[in-house]
Amino acid sequence: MSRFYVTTPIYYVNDVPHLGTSYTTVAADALRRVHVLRGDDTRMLTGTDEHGLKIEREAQARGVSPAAFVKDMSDRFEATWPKLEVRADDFIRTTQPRHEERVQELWRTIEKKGDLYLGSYEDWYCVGCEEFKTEKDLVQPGNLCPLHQKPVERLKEETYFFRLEKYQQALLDHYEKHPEFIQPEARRNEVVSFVKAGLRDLSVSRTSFTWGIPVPGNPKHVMYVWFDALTNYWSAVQSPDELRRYWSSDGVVHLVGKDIVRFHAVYWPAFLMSAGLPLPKTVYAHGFLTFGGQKMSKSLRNAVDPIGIARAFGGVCGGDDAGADVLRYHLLRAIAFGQDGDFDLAGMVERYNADLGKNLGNLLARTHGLCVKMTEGKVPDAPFDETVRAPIEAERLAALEHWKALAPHRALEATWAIAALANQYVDRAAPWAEDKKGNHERVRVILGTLLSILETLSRLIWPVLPKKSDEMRAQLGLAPLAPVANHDQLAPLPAPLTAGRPLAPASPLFPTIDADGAKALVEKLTPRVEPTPTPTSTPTPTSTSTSTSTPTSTSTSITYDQFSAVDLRVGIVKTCERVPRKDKLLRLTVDLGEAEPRQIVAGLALSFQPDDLVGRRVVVVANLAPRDFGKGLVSHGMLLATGPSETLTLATVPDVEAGAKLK
RNA sequence: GCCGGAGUAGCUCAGACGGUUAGAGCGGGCGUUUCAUACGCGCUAGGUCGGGGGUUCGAUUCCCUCCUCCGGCACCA
Repeated sequence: MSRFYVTTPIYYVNDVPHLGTSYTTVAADALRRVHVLRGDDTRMLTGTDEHGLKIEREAQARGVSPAAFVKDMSDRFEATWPKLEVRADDFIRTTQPRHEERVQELWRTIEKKGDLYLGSYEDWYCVGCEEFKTEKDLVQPGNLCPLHQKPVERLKEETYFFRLEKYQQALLDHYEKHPEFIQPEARRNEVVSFVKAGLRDLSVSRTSFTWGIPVPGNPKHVMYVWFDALTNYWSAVQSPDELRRYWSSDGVVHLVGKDIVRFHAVYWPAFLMSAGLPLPKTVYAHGFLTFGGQKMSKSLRNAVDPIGIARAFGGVCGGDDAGADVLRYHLLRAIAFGQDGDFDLAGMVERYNADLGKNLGNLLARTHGLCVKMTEGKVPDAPFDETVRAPIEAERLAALEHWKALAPHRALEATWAIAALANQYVDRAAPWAEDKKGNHERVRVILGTLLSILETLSRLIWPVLPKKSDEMRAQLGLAPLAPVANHDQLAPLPAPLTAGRPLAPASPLFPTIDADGAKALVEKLTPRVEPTPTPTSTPTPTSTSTSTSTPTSTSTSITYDQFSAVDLRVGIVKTCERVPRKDKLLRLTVDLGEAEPRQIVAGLALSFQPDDLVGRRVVVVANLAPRDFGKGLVSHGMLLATGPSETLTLATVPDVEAGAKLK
């Protein structure tokens, strides 16, 4: 028996469960089910990440305590997953004592090892990211965080550092020795080159807020969110017995989104190495979803409700549970795990009709009907037809291999190949014709064989479509599957069937959705999202709560004198061209009413074609110190603009002559 | 710009250590059976395997180069 411990990321409670998090969680659950059905010692963990400055402020903005706020949000996650037929073995919250104690234990262990030291850190800090940004990360003008498009704050604080640099070589060695540690390969390459480029020690504590786990022996500090959060995978494994069973490096699989690979594949293993603990076997990064071809913006994420989708499909095929099955199937079948993919509603209906309804559902229905007519609605007493064994076994084994390789889409493809083989078999064997000829023994063989294949299919689909598996088995006169330790229930054909056992009355597993129904369904589920204005002007709960000045920051007000020292002038762009080898940069010459136009280099190239800018009026910071971009390319000033670098809007003042001063 | 990944039938993708007519699923078209949820089965897609060059008896598969897309890094006074 092998062991298998699969985790999802713990989800940050600032967000709600959406299609993306559902995808990860459903995938984890499907993997869990495969292993548990094979009799493996299996465990799945999900949970919520609840600390950090952002949460502290969010709670404050809503006038509730952080604890109450996170409880409420965490409950929403915990309540969502069962509705998608996810049966995690454990749900961890980073505010639970069991977690806090173990994180502190890990901290002490690493400290004892000498890998933590006290230093100080001053830099720009983005509340949204919970992260210091170096100057070069910021979007100008305005010192904006590139992700959140909000001004960062200047923070200086005492902080503990983790000696990450020390583990650079050990990490590289580990990647080398264990190619399966980071998957897919493209992500692995990225991480390797990131680490090769050099690691710096990592700041792992904060003094600027209190909503976090206190550092042992120095309660002025709370732990940096990633030290806290990553440790959940280990802290959830509580007893010595569980630790021995699940934290054993050969069975631990972390499923993560591709955006957080680095934390899981660099920081986390370094912490574990320092603490002398086993490393996980695999960090698997899946891709991102688009929805109907659209990028999942925050508003779209909120508007697309996975439970709503499940419910809508449940409406046509037998309840919310069944709808969850359909959603699970589509997520895992339509999107190549590890690659970005598109979630398309019309495609989902198509797949539902084709794969689920026609290939599988109809196979069950026709077999069932034949049995009612020809074997008195009972499982016939007849041997398995050996002629079909080999191709089906090949697909069954392929499916198992693909599950093992973390490729659910391929596993399902192979599973459905079995249904296709069975459909071919009925057609060729034509039991209805044999029946007419009076070959009743042959009919019994054919139908017994089909029932056996269907029984096997009911097992193979269980990890993804648990409710439909139950329903299918009920129609076959079988009990729902229940995992048994050390007992492989995805075993070879023929499936064990009791001759003479009656089948239950049947109704279509997946009633066909006709064109009108499909249209209505798609219409109903397509979210009405306001056409996204410029991202900076979409106020979210977070941005409203954090955009104002804050007591902990050392920023933002300046004196009038300081302001008047800034020489803002209107300029007219005379020439504009791309800067070779710099994707974001444009080189412009701007008329400021001076003798000669000025040369200004600006990061506008993602938003503007050079020609678009010629002749435009712009606002220029005229007395900024010149900046050298190398090779004699010097910028004498800066253009004012707003927005993310892909969709900048230039500040302008209409109908004013070049050189006019702004105040 | 650097480093990865990818560009193959309408769509989603397989595949090829170089070699008979380049594959699957879905959709489309044609045919056919009647047990079944008008379902299944069979046939069908005339695709320059992104462009160009090279190596070779022979390349879509190897090498070079260019283009496009996606990521990571850099650049953003």
